[in-house]
Amino acid sequence: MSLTHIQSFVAVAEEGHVGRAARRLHLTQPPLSRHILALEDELGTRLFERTPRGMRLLPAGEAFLRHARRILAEVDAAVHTVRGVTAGRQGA
Amino acid sequence: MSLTHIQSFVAVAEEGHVGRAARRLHLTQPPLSRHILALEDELGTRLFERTPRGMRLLPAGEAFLRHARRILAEVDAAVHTVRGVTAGRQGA
DNA sequence: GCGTCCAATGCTGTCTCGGCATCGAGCCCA
DNA sequence: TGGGCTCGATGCCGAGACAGCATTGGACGC
Repeated sequence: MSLTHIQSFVAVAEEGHVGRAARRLHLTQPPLSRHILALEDELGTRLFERTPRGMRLLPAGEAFLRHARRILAEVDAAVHTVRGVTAGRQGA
Repeated sequence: MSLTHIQSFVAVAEEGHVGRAARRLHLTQPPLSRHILALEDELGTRLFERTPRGMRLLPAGEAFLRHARRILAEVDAAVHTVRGVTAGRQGA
């Protein structure tokens, strides 16, 4: 599990297409597809339903999405907090 | 920035020694040291003060530590939630 | 001053990972 | 019903990342 995988997951969840998410992340479709497969493998569950039109979130995927967004937001907050402290303010 | 780096940071912060943290993470000292340096480089600030006895957290490091723990906890929660959903319950 | 303990760094082999090309499945339309 | 289109999945390969070994450099204690 890596932050990259989590970012990929969120992008695919929001776009509903691997290819489109890939473009958004400045990546190509194959690695994106593998990120999702790796995540599903690690979690032991399918997160998406593969349809002929793209990817649709399964319940497990929806649950994971909520956490994924929180993780990415927390990472973002961490960076900003440290930058804030460095700039001279205590922003914890 | 990766979850591995964050885990390394937390371990070093808690142990106060790179070498000891390395043992705890089943790693050797050099990569651990590089994780911290990479993190500091990415954040643009020193997170630790290097003393002859080991590593002591600087204010920026303490601030980052709080976020780091939350990130790791959230990742853990995500895994457990998905496993819970998969097991048949909605545990979001 | 010498030995010890710490983190940092040079180097190398391996393994990961992204991209290209291609495949396989499912749908639409003629 | 068959050809083309649109998906995601997979085989393969080359570049880059990364861990470990060996060593360095600095600070303290005796």
